[in-house]
Amino acid sequence: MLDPKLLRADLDATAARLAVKGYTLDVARFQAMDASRKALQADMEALQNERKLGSKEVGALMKAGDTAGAEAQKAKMSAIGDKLDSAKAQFDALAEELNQWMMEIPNLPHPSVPEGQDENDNQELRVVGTKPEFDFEPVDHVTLAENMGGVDFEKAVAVSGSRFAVLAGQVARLHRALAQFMLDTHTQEHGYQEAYVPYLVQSQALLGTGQLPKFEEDLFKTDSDHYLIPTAEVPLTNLVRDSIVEDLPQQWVAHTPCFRSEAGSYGRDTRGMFRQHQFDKVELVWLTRPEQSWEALETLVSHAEAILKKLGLHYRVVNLCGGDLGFGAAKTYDIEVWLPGQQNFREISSCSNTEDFQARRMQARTRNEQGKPEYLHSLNGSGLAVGRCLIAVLENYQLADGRVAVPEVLQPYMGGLTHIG
RNA sequence: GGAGAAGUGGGUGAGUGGCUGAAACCACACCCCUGCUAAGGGUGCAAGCUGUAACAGGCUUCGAGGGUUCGAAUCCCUCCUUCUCCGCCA
Repeated sequence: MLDPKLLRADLDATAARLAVKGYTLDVARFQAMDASRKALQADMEALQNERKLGSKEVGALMKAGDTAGAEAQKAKMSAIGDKLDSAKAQFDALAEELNQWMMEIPNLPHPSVPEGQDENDNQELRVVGTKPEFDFEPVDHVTLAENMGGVDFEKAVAVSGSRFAVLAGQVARLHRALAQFMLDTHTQEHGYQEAYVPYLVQSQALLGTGQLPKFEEDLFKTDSDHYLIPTAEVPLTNLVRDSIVEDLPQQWVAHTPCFRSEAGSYGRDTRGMFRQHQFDKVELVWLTRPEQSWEALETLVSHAEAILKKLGLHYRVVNLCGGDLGFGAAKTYDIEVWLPGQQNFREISSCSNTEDFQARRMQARTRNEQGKPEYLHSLNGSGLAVGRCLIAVLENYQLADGRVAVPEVLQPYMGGLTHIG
């Protein structure tokens, strides 16, 4: 959520910044709502004050033995009470309307975010490594994994429908090895605290991180009013909701499945396991003091990159343009890995600083140097998407005979195996 | 799932209808005293909204939501959570 003060103090400038993100702020509507909010609040508070003082008067009159006076005063206060009830009802209704409207306004982009409409306008920052050379025609992960009996899409369809996969044998093991390797690297080399978190969360957690109220259609919901997490960012970031945290920064890592209904993306990436309703991800979350978050974003990206470097995968880092930025992000770096099966760079990690956008929704605060509470900053990034990383390893390490070499760093997690298939 | 107890400020914890936004203690900050250390004394210290040049002032908030009342942390109802005991269970 944006700082309401920003809207009151600098409405036009704020609208201009939101426009970079492709969001049109309804300036007139805000001004109208805020003006009546102010008037209603003043009315209501005046009545509350009148009642408070008048009610004390009742007590004083009774103590003085003036029963008749007290009764008369009671009657007067009763009338004030009725007026107050209606003033309060009006105020509450408007405050709720304003709040709902505010909850659907995206975060402001950082000044370093390039302008642009979509992913074509993203800014490539660096390309790391080189494309693997093959002296044969490389195939995609579907062909590779199916040929070694490591994936079965038909069985998955039979069990769960489209956009699910069943992994088997050494491919399933490689998938597990990747997650373990990532978790170990982040906890042992990058200073993260490992967490095991709930996969089912309540709506308020999703409101906190910004998936709700706007993006309900992307989520799976249970009939017990829980939602399946679309990312571990939700439970991890909400670890500090409704609290004042003084020991910052905190770095959390968790390996979880993620569930996305991907409404609106039918027809995209239908082949293979690139886009699934369920996938595993190792998620990194930072909670920082406000002045630390931009440096933390650079560090966070470097941690995600470290995994790709250790795996020897070719990738690039892009700075998302305004139009491609997510709802809560002030700035996002996507990491895209090279997939020989698609002859393309594809997203494998997304690292964002939300500044105080999520913190304000969660009421997550720290204390500044004067000891005053202020919203902390939250960041999140994939370190990495495990399923997509599996695809990358299979396709980049494929051999002419259909087998796949196991990257050296993964071999300890594979019982020393150097090849699968 | 059954029975009982409890939810108050950063923490512990008083408070059963107006004098309580809330005692006391701890933590924290500043000051004083004390030649280290330890200890002692004083002051301040919830948040949000509103308001002010800045103070002041006003309103809200004692798990959540309803209700009773002129007035609710305090009484009533519903819900949630935590703890203890029992049952069940990976």
